[in-house]
Amino acid sequence: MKNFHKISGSGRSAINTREKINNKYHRILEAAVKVFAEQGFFQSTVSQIAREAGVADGTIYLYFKNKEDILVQFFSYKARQVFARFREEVDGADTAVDKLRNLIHRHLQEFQNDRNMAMVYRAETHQNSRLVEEQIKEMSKMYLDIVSEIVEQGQGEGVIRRDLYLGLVKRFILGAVDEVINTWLHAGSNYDLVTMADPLVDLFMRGIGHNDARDF
Amino acid sequence: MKNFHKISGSGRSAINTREKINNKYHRILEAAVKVFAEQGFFQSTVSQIAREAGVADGTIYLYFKNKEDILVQFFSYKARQVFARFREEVDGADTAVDKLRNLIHRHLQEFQNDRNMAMVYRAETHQNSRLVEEQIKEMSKMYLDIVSEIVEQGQGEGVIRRDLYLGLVKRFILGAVDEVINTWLHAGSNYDLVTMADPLVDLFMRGIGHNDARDF
Amino acid sequence: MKNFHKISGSGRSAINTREKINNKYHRILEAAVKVFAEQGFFQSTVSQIAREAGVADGTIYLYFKNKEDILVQFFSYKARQVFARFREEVDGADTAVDKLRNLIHRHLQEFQNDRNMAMVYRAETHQNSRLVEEQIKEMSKMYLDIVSEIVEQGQGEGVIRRDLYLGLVKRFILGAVDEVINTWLHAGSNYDLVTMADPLVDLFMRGIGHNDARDF
Amino acid sequence: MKNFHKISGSGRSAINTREKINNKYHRILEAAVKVFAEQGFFQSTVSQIAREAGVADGTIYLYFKNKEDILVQFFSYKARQVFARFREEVDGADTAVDKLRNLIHRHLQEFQNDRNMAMVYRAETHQNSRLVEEQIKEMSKMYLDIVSEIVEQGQGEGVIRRDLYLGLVKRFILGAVDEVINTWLHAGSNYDLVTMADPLVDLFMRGIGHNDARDF
DNA sequence: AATGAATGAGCGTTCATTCAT
DNA sequence: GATGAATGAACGCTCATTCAT
Repeated sequence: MKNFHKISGSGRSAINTREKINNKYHRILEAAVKVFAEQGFFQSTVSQIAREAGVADGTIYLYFKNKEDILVQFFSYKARQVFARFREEVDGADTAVDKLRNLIHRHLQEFQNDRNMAMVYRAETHQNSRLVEEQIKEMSKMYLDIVSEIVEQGQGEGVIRRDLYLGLVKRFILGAVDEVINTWLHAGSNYDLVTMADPLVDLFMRGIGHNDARDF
Repeated sequence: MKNFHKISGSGRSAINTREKINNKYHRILEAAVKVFAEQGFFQSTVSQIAREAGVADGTIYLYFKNKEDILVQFFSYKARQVFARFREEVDGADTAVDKLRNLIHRHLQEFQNDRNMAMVYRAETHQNSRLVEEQIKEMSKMYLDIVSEIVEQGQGEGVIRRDLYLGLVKRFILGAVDEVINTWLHAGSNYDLVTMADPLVDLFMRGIGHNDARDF
Repeated sequence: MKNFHKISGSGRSAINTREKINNKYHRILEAAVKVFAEQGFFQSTVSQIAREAGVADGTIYLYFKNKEDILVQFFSYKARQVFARFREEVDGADTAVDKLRNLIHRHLQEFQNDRNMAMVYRAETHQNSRLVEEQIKEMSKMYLDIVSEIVEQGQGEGVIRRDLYLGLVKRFILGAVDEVINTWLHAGSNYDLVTMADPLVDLFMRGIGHNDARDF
Repeated sequence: MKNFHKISGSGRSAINTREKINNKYHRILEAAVKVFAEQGFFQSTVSQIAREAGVADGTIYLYFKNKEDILVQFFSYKARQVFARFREEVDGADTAVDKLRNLIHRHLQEFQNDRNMAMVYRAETHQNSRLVEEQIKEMSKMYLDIVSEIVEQGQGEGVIRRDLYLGLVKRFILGAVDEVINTWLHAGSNYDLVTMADPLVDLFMRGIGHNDARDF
């Protein structure tokens, strides 16, 4: 398998070649993600992907081992990239609350920017028989670890309660964000998802209860 | 398609017949849900379901119009039943907080009791091309409406903040619960899910922030 | 995999069922052998076999695991049967020469009776990458062992030379017979193959040299 | 199709060009025969041949019309060459028996020297649907004619019986030699094939029967 | 001449569905 | 009602061949 993402050579023709290859590789990947987003992995056919990408069926197999490999590549390359950016975003803030806000903001932003990715990601993470078990576990862990760090930092800063079960808090946050995205996807993605970031952080921090009535 | 749940006749033999039929109907339904839970809808074959149910392949088609119809029946009968119980549970409490606690408790309880249902429900609600669009919308609405009612009651009682975007709060709660279940499913379901109910309600009400530091 | 050759049941309907199954199994097998004989294994398509057998493509897979399995079944059932008969034939004679004559006679007879089998057998035993390595080895050994026995008996009887390399003699005989069949197959099978038996035995026993000039 | 074996031009560069071309032509041919020998014609891919020859897939089509043409060229060039040498060998002896001995010796020698050729030859001559019908017929005839000549000469010399069916004798000899080669190929070619020549000739001339007991 | 990416026809195989028994 | 053998449409994938570079 060729690594299409290495930067190799510097002459004009080398660049052209690499770009052309990248183009086709990415064209197929994007086409596949679009088709998967619309119909789900199992109901998508290789022919549909080829048609969407504007290539012949056989061409798919020059870039991908098989149909499943497209999904694998998507997760190990595209989606992973997105998740990597989350960390940058978090590192660009100082306080725990700012970090959390940045994380969620960026999360919503990225998923809004690439709706197809969002749909495929959502479907695949909730599949019963996961085709990309490993990658998803990894990405999920990456996300949850970031949240853990933030929470722990916040506890050090004194802005986050210490009487929390961290394992639950992580899911509490990820789940809420995912569901907000899920709703947006199902609503037809016709509103600005990112505006949900601040209200969400507010809910995470303060909950829905009244200040004065803290004895549930 | 016959409706096997109408009560028809009243003589002994009629009852026997109906029960035998129901037996087979339910056996197939349970078998299907088990198979779907293990492999996902598209990777499950009708033969596998038949084998699991102990009937011939053709028998499936006496009770279900086609493979997809099994899923439809599952949602319109089995899962719907579960969701109907949520309301009872909520109605059995007085205060908003008790209602919320009951709801979540029951939610976790039901999904813990029927892991296969939980898996199929989860997968289907996150599928890109939903085979059971309508039912899921309906059930989702049912759930979200209950939460809305609770929140509004809580606001009336003065225990829940009034400065909330209700649409977001509903997703915030549903999403967190779903993710907790999701985690449980993936962890192999080897711990008691229901114990998560109280900590979850606590998080919903108070958030993760410190009382004293309410200025994020 | 069902064993279609067990004798099971004795009621009329049981026999009918078994026969019908046998019919279809054998119809496919015969059709396949015919198609393989005409075009070779790799150039034959499953669709052609199905058409020749008068069944749907999918029906093939009710009786055979895959295309290759048809060949395997052919060898492990049909061809093996033929070779088993060789032994009976040999056992039905007393002297070594009679045994050899019977063997070759029967060999030519069987292959003449089933030209398709003859062609598939010939092609498969000379394939570079054998799909049925084991069976062929077994059948070949069976044949060569019979020849060995005959030769050894003949040596005991004093009618066969003792200064022979047995390993070579076996091939010498098998090869000559095979080539005679090969010629017959290529000539269009338009003459009586069996008449070659006696002249062949004569050649095996006396060679082509003159009695008087035994000093080559 | 160009004939690469014509001598064209006489300048230095023309020779170089021709040799380079010949080089590549032969490299591909040898590579193909090797691959065919290992996997059989239909299971070999053009890509495998190209890789084995160290050229690009497309290059094959500069020297051969298509995949089948490689086989045709192999027979019309390579194998034919071998068979042509048989005649020389036979012409180099005087008596019929010497001629036969030389023929068989050379036959075994050539096939031992080029095992790949031996395998492809064997497979192709026993294929049901012959891709190289004509060439094989021709080569086979060439061989059988030589044998015929030898036998007839031997009859003239009085060392070979006159009461023989020549058509059968030719197959008798060719078949035995082929089978000896066949055995050697399957045994892994780990012994000296040529040592079989003399024992074979002995068997052809004297048969396996006892001198004294010539009344079978 | 040489390359190898691209093509698309063609094949083996699966499986939802039907229907004769 | 119950069966399961039979069907054939549909799909993933391969690979001989072409052609722009």
